[in-house]
Order: sequence, then C-alpha cells, then structure tokens
Amino acid sequence: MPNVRLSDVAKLAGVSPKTVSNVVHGYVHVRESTRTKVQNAIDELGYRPNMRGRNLATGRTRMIALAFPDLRIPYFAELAHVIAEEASARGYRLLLEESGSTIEVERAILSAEEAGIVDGVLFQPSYLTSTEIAQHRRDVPVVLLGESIAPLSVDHVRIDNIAAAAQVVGHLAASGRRRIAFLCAEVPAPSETSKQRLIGYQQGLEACGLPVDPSLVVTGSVADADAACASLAAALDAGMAPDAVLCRDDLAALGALRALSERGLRVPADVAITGWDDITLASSMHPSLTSVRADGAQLARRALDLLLERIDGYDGLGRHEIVGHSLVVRESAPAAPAG
Amino acid sequence: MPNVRLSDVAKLAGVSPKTVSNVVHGYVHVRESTRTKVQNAIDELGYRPNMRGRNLATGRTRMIALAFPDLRIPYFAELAHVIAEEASARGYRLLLEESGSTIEVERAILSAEEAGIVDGVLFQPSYLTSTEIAQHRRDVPVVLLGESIAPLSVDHVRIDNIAAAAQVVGHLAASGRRRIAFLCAEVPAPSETSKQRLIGYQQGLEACGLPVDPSLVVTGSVADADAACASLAAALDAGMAPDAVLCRDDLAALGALRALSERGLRVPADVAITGWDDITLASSMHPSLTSVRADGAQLARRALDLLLERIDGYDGLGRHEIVGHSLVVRESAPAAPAG
DNA sequence: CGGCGAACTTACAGCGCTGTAAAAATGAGT
DNA sequence: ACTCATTTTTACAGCGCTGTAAGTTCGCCG
Repeated sequence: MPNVRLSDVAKLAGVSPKTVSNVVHGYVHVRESTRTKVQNAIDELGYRPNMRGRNLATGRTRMIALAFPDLRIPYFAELAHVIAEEASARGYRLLLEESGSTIEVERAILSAEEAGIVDGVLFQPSYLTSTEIAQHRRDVPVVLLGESIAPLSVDHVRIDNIAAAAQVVGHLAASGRRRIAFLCAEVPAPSETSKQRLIGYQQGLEACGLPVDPSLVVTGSVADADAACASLAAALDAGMAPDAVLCRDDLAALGALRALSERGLRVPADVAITGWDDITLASSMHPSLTSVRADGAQLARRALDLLLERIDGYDGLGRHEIVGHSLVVRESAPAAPAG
Repeated sequence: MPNVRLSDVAKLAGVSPKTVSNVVHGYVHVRESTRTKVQNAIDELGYRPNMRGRNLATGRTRMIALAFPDLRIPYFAELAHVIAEEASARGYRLLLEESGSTIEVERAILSAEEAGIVDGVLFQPSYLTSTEIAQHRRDVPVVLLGESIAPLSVDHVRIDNIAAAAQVVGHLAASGRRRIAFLCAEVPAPSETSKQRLIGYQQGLEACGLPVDPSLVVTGSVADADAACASLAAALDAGMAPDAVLCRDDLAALGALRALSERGLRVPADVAITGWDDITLASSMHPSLTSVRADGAQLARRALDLLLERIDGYDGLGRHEIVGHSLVVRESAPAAPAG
C-alpha cells in the first residue's frame, strides 16, 4: 500500500487534482455531489495530504520555532506549554530550540543556516546584544521575548520587570519588612533580567522610604537552586541579616528557602521570601511561595499576534509590548506582618 | 533580495544545479577548484538551502515528534530536553505534541491525519490501550516510551518499574521502616504506571518479610502535588500512621511533604519519603528527595536508535527494551535508620 | 600515444501539492 | 431558446531540491 497521492484520489473520483485539493481544504464552491464523490475516494484510498508537497507549494510550513535557554527550567517549560497551546489554536505547531544560554547557539538561531523549516521564530535570548539582533538577516520573522533590550526594528513582548520588582518590595515593606535582600546579581555582570529587577528593587526601596543598602544585594550565581542556595548561604554566613529576600526567580527562592532553614531561620516568621515566575511548584511547596506571575496567556497571545502579522507580510517598525503581571501572595511572604 | 535558489548559484558558478547540491552536502568527488568556485557563488549570493524543497525531494524532514502528556510536568520537560539533545546529535529536530493525557489527542497523534511532517514519533501514551496502538496505521514509525503495555509489533523502551519499586521498599526497610505507605493508587482505576509500581511495592514488602497492609495504599488523585497532598492528608486524618511513604512520582512526594509537615510530622525523622523520576528540583528541596532515577541518556539513546532503524526501513517485530535506573538516596529517606 | 578505470559533472525526471487564470457548466431572466 | 452572471471545474506551471544513470574528463599504464 504505497503512499496515496492527491492525483490518485482525483483519478478514482474522476475529477481534477485541484478539485480534490479544494475538497480537502473545504473550499466552498464545490458542488455537494462532487464533494461526496471525492470524499468517498479519499476514504476508500485512505488518502492523507502530504505536508512536504504542501509546504513546498505554499512556501509555508505552519510551524514556528520557540527558541529559549533550557527546557529544564520550569518557567520555560511552562512558557512553551502556553505558547504551544495558543499556536495550536491558530493552526501552528511548535518546534523547540534550546540555546543552552550559549551565545553561539543564539547566533545560530538567528542566522538560520537553513531556510524554510519554520515560518517564524519566537526568541528569548540571554546574551545576544541588541546590536547583533538588529543585524540579523530578515529572512524569517522574529519576535523577541523576555528582558533583552530589543532593537527598534524588532518586535518584542515582555512584562514590566522594574514595576513588578518595585511592587514586590512594596508588598514586603507593607508587611513590616525592613531589611530586604536581593538574590542575586550574577558575577561578574548581572544578566539583563537581574539588572532590571534590581532597578525595580531599588526604586521600590526608595518609594517606601527604606535605605538602599548595597550589602543586602547578594552576588553570586543563580544558575540553579543549588547555586542560589550557596550564594545566599555565603552572604548569611558573612553576617548579612535580612528579614526578607526578594529572589530573581522561583528556583532561587527554593535555594534561599534551604539556605535559611539550614541556619534555623524560619520562613516567613524570621525571613520572608518572594520568588518570580510563579511556576506550578510555587504553590505546592511548603511554605508556598509568594511570586510574581506574568500573564502567560496574554504573553503567548500577543507574541503570536505579532509574529503572525509579520508572517502575513507586515514589515514595519518593531512593536514593543508590555503584558500584565501580578503578585501572587502566599505563605512565604504573607500580607500580614510576620507573626 | 528575493530568495536565492540552488539554480541561481549554479548559474553564477557556471555549473549544474546538482554540482551545487553536491558541494552543499560535502560530497567528496568534487574537484577542489569547482568546490571553491561554487562556495564563492554561495557566499556571494548568500544562498541557504530551502528545506521545503529538500524535504519534498528526499521524502524526509529530519524531524521527529515527541508526544507525551504535558510539558508542565517536570519529568516530561526534562525528558524532552535529553531527547532533543540526543536527536540533535543525530541531525534531527524535535517537534512537541502534548496530549494533555486525553485519549482523543492520543488517538489523533497515532492516526496522524497529515503525512510528511515528521519522520517518526516517540510516543508516551497514558490511556491508549495496547490493542488500539497495535491497530494504528503504520505510515510513520513509532517507538513507545513509558509503562504502557506495548503490542508485540511496536518498539518500546522503558525502565523496570516493578524492580525499582521493590528496590525502594528494600531501601526503606533496610533503614528500619516498617509501615511503608504507597501514594497513591488513582481512583477509580490506577494508571498503568501506578499499577506497576504497586506490584513492585508489594513484591518488595514480601521480599523484606513485611506484611502487606492494604490500608497503607492511599487512594485518590495524584494529578499534581496539591492533589497528592490532599490524598495523603485524608488518609493521615483517617488514622493511617506510616513511617515511610513511597510516592509514585516526585510531585506526589512534594505533596506528601506538605501533608506531613502540616501535621507536625518530621521528614525523615518521623516519616521517610521517596519520590520517583528524580527531577532536578528533587535535589534542591529541603529536605532533598530520595528518588528513583531512570537513566535518561540511555533511554533517549535507545529510543532514538530504535526509531531511526525504523525510519531506515527496519520492519520487523517490536523490540522491547529496558534501560537502567538507580535509587538516588538523599535526605528524605537516608540510608541510616532514622534518628 | 591509444586505452582504461577512476574521478568528476550533468541531464532528466520527478517528489506532491497549490495559485492563477481561464474554461465549462449552471441557472435566472427574458 | 438565448443571454449574461455565477458557480464549479480544470489546465498549467511551477515551488526548490535530489536520485539515478549516463556522460565527460583526467591521469596513467603499456
């Protein structure tokens, strides 16, 4: 039973290939009797359209790539999920590309040595600079995600990190915290993400009339929970004594939780903790995690809106959009002052 | 600058299209001078191969689908990562398909209404029965992952769940635990995964000379950590008093941890806990989680071996393979008897 | 210097489908 | 029955690339 082609169906139904194609696509101007005849032929032969032929003929694949650092980071896995869902609703499939946060792979993603695999790319870079992104070949439409500073020519969707971080500080201050630490600024240079959250952290402190104490900004690695734990542990052992820790992401918060409890500090009684991203686990942990939650559905929707417009030929300036976020308050940093 | 085609390069270099193709593919029998000439033309025009044409001509896409329940479940995200890595090493890209654990989507995945998108499928079903899988159209090669009972005709890679569960029980017993609970068997009917782990649990108890006490098998939902927490909480409140809980996965263990500590039970002092899958977070939690770890790299390797053989035309009986696993001992269920 | 095998290059014929534009069929109106 | 406007169907020409098999050219031996 070799592969059945459109033309085989056409032959059996006694119509032209194009008519079969029209039926397959639900084209309206097909007489009911013809449609039935063709449909019967399709069923009888077990025909299914071959996407390779279709892709070549249409110049589209109805696939988009989602390129980001690492699927093992829960935030990205969850992001991929919502985007896949939204893409699927629009008839697109998702191809994953993990950059491993390496600049070489990020470059490779933008340069796309091979054309015609996907119709567009959603790209969350970690290290590529704005300049470099601006210079990429515009063969395939791209929409940027995340905190990278996007060039004017490229679309970009993100949340307002600065406002969100300030809001977290406000929440902590309102619950009576005075010595709010930040975990953490990477060395030698903080990532763009940390940078923005740090700015918001400082703005938040100022807005609350709290002193900005550089010694409360932990430096070190936050590559994963263990690294964050070690970074905070070192700071604590060196004498830092915060009553709250604003963590740059939920994984860091997890590490912080461990570093604190290993030192006999209770969360939230002695120290409040906030995370960022509100990964699924944040609500299940003990204590559950207060965390900044980006509006993932809106993010996915807008990012795809922009990308599909580009795919449809829009070629104007980059649109830079901000989607909503909220602070989900849970046990690790409750609203009421610590008891 | 419209798209540059192979033939444009050929024209500029003064050779036939096929020669350009040969150069692009690094075919050896190309004279050095010709190769240079062609390469220069490629560089000058900025040519990049169009995969749509290639795919149609070769009848391949060098993409494989990975179909499983849900990307938001850390185990699957991590599985996708290792498989993507291994696939990439073999020149394949990964397309993700989430079934949401719904039987309709699982059916759709197997029936593949559209041909030619991927060269093969790695499929971890949740609900599809062996019979149904056996009857699927064999248009596209499939390798099954996970615990589903695979039909004889289909390749399948998994770990030995029964042995692993028994091993966990052995570990707990060796550390002095006597009342080992199982969390949990889904109602109305346990999933295939839980079923196998339950069998191993029972075998383990028998092997250790411990009584098999049905009241220690918690029933309820383990859809996520919160559900598992509720299931265990209900059992505890009903009077169950285990000194260890073997959880069917790490998420359930996370829920168990919460249910126990909310009731003032210490882990591992009062109750030991083990998880399953050894997700990344298992090692970062506090206490860190003793967990069963499948050899993910080997799993990915073998699954792809089998799939690529099928893609290359192998058409024999299904191969059923078992890959290694290990018990990673951490704080939640240490080797030494509880202190 | 003719002859030969190996090294290199090419012509050809699609892969399976769709967009375009034009042809054929239909139906309403007169 | 014959227009004319619509609806329905079709012919055609690729989309961009590769496998096959059949040339060419080359170096080298006798």
